[in-house]
Amino acid sequence: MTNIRDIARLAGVSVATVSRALAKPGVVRPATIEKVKQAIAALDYSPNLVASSLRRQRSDTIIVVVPNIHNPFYSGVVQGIENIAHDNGYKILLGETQNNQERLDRYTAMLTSKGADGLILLGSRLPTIVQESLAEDREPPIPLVLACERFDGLSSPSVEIDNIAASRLATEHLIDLGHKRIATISGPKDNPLSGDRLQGYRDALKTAHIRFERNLVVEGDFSIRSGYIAMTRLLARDVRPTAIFCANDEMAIGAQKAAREAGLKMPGDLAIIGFDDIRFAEYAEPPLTTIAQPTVEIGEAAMRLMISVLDGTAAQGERIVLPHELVKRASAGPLTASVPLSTDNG
Amino acid sequence: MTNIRDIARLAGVSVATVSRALAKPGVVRPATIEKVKQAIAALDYSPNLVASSLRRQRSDTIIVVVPNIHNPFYSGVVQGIENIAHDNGYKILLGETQNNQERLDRYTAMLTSKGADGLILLGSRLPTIVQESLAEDREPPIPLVLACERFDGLSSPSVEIDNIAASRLATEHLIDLGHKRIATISGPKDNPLSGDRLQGYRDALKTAHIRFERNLVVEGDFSIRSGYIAMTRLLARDVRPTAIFCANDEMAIGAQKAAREAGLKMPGDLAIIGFDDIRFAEYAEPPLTTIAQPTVEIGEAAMRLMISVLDGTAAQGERIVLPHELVKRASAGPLTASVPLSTDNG
DNA sequence: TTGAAAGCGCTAACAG
DNA sequence: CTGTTAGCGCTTTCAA
Repeated sequence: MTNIRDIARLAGVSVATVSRALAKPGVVRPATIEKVKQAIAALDYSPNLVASSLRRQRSDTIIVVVPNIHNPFYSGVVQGIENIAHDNGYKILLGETQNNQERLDRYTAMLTSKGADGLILLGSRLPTIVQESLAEDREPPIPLVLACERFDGLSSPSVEIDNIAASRLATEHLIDLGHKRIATISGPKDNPLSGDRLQGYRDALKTAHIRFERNLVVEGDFSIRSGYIAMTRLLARDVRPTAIFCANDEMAIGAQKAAREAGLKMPGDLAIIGFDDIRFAEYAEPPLTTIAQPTVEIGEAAMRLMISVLDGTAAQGERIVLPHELVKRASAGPLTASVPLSTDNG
Repeated sequence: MTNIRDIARLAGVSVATVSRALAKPGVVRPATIEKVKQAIAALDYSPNLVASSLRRQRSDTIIVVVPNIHNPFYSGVVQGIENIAHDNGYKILLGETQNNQERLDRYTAMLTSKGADGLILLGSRLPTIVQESLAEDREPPIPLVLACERFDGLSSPSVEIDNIAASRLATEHLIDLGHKRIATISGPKDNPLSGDRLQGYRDALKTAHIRFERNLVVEGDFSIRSGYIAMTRLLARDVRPTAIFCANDEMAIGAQKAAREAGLKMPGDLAIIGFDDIRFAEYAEPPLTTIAQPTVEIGEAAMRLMISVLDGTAAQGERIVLPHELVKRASAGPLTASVPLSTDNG
């Protein structure tokens, strides 16, 4: 390992000067910098960032935790985070939790052990350490930013869309198309996001004076498979729904498969609408109408927020809400049923 | 920041004892460990891993680099890597390159700067620093394991499937179903993996005495969209193919959409086969026949390989080949065309 | 503009 | 089984 002393010796300067030449070139004589550069090139030196972190007590590294790296929705958000991080000299490291608390805590531990300066959470549980601080009514002990997620009672800075309004918009779209019997495949009910999306659905029904029916709500877990299963159950109802609002695109894609297998034509017999606008949505059969979130912008805003948290310039509980958009494709259309609605009396 | 000295003081022992109590409990008297534990709990101490890394000259951290975190195929591999890493006291950190050399090099830099001990590359370019060492015929300067990828001339340990054999199997399946006019949507031609998959396709044709036709090969970039575009081009041929082997599932899903839009029935008019068995494959319309790779096992093997590299026990250029499997679903069936093959003369 | 030196928090000899 | 002590490689006063 060639280190800063080797460079200093070869360049004929002190280690302090080498350090300065690298970190604050403005304060070192150009000729000296040149000597240092040559020594670095000659010895193929690269600074030990671990030592630097220890000394400076910061790593310029941010941990980003996502539940599933394969969820197409998170890609854009991570992209946005990286954009801003890179422009500001931060490195970003990704952790995947699989909705597993232990894994989440393992990544969070990198903060308490100083391997990282901050944590950006994308839709996931809260780290145990944050939950505890919450229970004791203290501020989270680590710099934390929430993206696309919210936790009741936690006032960390966050960036998100208005999930209630977006779900209301989606459901209203179905109502506008003439549907009255509208079901929803929701997310897990312990998830605040799911709660918001269900709320938007209920709000839209209420405004349209359509009665909310408990048995038109089927809970999924955001996976394709759970959408398929939920749809199968909905189709077994005495009177099946004519439209479905799914709390994410993956469940919608699973639901579409179940509908196809049941011989239903979409959108004629059944309108389906998703949420997220993942890349597969456009290629679904039929192409999926959905709510698009500005993923890259969400990521960019989250990282900017993190920087201001680290600077100490973030406002307490700052909350950024970005706009959503209804993307109309073929999966949701007016009701023109070719198949009877009722299972038993045809 | 409470540190190891604070603990030592409160527990009434030396810092060395605290360190040992944490790292090698077997060598410390139980009663002493108990005192240390209490002090740690009382002061809410967590060890500074940066200091530990600096002192030990290892971080017990492995960087895993993937081209796109949203590619569903990588999820299982990362999962497998994490399984083994965790069992062996390693942390894993994910980097996404977007096929961008600069980003790849940025993650690789964490190795030269000692932030990580090793690098597992999932299908991507090679870091510049590795390319250089290759050009100068030296060993890569960093512990490196390749998963699901290969680079001509590089003898780093790797784990993969036999892509040539798997592609041959896929193509033979189409031939067995009676197809003679078989096209392929390949990956980018500068990608060795694409080359292997194209080779397997050609091998199968050759064995079956079917002439290879250049214009039945269309190059994609592994994205859904490129599959859609490639299929559109294939359907514009004077005589369209009756079967397509796609070098990955995403392109196959794009191709399916183009086929549906052209009014082709699958599998009657057109058989399609993919590669990877991503989670969406089963939900495609029609469900996609494809080659499944043992993703989790690939990841596990890769991490085991990394551990042996770090131990110095890995054999030079060790290469693990895991079995693949043909998953038959509805998208590939015998030819029973309802639509004329030829565009111009019906 | 540069150098000397202290020390970030931890671990691993070494000695007892 | 435990304590003393010397650094790991770097940055940052402080002084010149």
